[in-house]
Amino acid sequence: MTGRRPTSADVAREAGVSRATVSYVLNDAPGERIAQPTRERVLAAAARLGYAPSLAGRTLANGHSDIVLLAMPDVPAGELTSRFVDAVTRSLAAQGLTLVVHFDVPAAPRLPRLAAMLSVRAVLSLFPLPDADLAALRRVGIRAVPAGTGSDGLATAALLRRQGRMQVEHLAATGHTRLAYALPADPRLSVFAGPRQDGVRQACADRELPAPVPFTVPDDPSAVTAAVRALLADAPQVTAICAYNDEVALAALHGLRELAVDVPGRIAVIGVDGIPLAAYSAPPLTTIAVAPAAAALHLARSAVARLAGERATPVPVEDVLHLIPRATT
Amino acid sequence: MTGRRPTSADVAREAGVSRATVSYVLNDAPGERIAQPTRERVLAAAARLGYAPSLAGRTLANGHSDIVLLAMPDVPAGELTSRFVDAVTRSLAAQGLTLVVHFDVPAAPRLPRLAAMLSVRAVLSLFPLPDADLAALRRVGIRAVPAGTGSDGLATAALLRRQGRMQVEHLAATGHTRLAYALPADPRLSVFAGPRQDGVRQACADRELPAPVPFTVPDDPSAVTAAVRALLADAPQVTAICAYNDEVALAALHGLRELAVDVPGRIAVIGVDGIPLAAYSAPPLTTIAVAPAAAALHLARSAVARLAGERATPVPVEDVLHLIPRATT
DNA sequence: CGCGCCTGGTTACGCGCGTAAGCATCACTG
DNA sequence: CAGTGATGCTTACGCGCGTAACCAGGCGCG
Repeated sequence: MTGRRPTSADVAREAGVSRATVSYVLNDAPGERIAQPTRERVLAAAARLGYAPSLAGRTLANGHSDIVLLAMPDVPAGELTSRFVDAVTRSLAAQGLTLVVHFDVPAAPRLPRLAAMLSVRAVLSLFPLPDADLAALRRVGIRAVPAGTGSDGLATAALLRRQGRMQVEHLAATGHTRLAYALPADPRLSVFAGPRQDGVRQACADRELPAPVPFTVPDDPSAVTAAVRALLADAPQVTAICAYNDEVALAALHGLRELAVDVPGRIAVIGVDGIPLAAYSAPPLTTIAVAPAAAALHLARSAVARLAGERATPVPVEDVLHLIPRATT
Repeated sequence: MTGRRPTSADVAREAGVSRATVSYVLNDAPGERIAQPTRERVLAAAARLGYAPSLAGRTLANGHSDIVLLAMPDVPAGELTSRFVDAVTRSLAAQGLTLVVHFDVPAAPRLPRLAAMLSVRAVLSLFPLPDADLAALRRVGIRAVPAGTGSDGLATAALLRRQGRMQVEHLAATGHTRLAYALPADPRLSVFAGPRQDGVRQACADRELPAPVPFTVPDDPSAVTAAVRALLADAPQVTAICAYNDEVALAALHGLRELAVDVPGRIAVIGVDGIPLAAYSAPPLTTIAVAPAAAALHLARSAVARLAGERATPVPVEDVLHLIPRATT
């Protein structure tokens, strides 16, 4: 009994109508011309057979699928990334769109090729796309929605810079003037780390504070303490550490604890992201929390608006970012 | 100049051959019957036009896509989950298969329907599927590869129980006899927490130790300390906590720290998962690390083997699980 | 020389679907 | 009662692709 899956033709036969009628009924055709009794016969037949339309057939006929491609830079997926992707997926699903994430890893097919293969409806990206990719997409008639650029979008780089600024604002308000900036070891994270560090630098410059001292936090736990010790020796005037994100902050915090450095008495620490575990460190970590659902909702709205040819409304920063003061500052 | 995307017909015209020839060349047809010069003309034309085959067309012609659906229970995505999914995706991609994850959230379309719409090649699942779903999939001729069941697969429940057993093994070896089991607050996690807790119970029973005392760790940081205090008051004989996973363990550890309880002197703590941040707690957390890449590789191999009609070889537990002793035990 | 056989292609069809265009039927009007 | 719309459905086509079936030509062989 391992039959094939039912097609709309099966439904048509079952309901005693033509295939076209089935299609009109199931798609709620705008110029509704099907009588109510017929409608019900078709719907009943479809339910009885467990009919589910083939997306392949529909895509071929329509010329495009309902897939939206999210272009992600090649970054190791962290807590926040997955929460964000999850939220975008849900927001788009509410519009009948399916999100597929494309990680720009060297081995993967290039973005325009994948977009063509999937007959995607649109391509979303957090950062401006390379001109070559944009041109390739335009050439095949695919809309690119660069959420990371322009004034109406959730300008990603600006948001990242804002996070850095907020870190400095909080530290400056509590009297710190000599800062260090803790960078992650993985070079692929520089797409995010760069703008955040820029925000910190700019905020320092605005306040006429000396530029923050950069230092890298190694991935290897046993090397972290040595890196922190080196920082304290090289830049003894530093009283606070801005970390790239909470994970880097927690690693640095561990190094400080190993060295029995008083936190926040001797050195204050602040992170970004607001991951759940930041509440459980010793001492609990002060951080700039990101509301991924709010950011994702906006990205999704922006995408839908652009697909409809409208302009999206800017997202208020307060909805997405806020300070969680805890015990490390 | 926003033309349509090139089709194989465009390539055929460009190369001066028929569309069938293009198809044979680009798919490396098994009964190779195309001359080398022609091959090269076709390949050159395809490259020149930037041709990418439409997956919709291919799916329709083949009768199925290259998509494999991974059925996930409705769990909040944690660190390990995303690492695992990532690893499965890569392993399957190496076989030319595309992984799509289906989260069984109440709002989503049901699994068999989605599988039909995508014309999937197979459905993977970490746990045995409901009989109704299995029947529905079989009826439409879709193979289900239940990696979570059977003796040749990566029997998920057995693996989870094994993790619990390993926690007890380590604690018993260091002299602990009265254990508590720390459960997550989110009820959806019970699909994972149940088997792990069972493993702990069984291991205790095997050693004729008293049954572990269960207690729930709240999601709200401010409520954690009270929960831990209640545990210590209600079950003062307990000397060690097995936690559902590292996040729960770190939360419990935070509660113990707040109460100034000596760890591991008065209470030992052990987690599961081996997330990076477990190395940075105070004190650093002992845990049963899971190698998601190894598990994923096996799951992917198992899936591919079953698609080819073979049986998969069992995965050695040592490849997937190992103890990381740190300072909390 | 006629036959079969390999080589290197081509032509023809169908996969499941959306939809434009066609075609009965019937109510209503001048 | 012929003419005119609406109403309710069907027929016909094409989307891009894989592939079975077919066919032209060259070559060895009895």
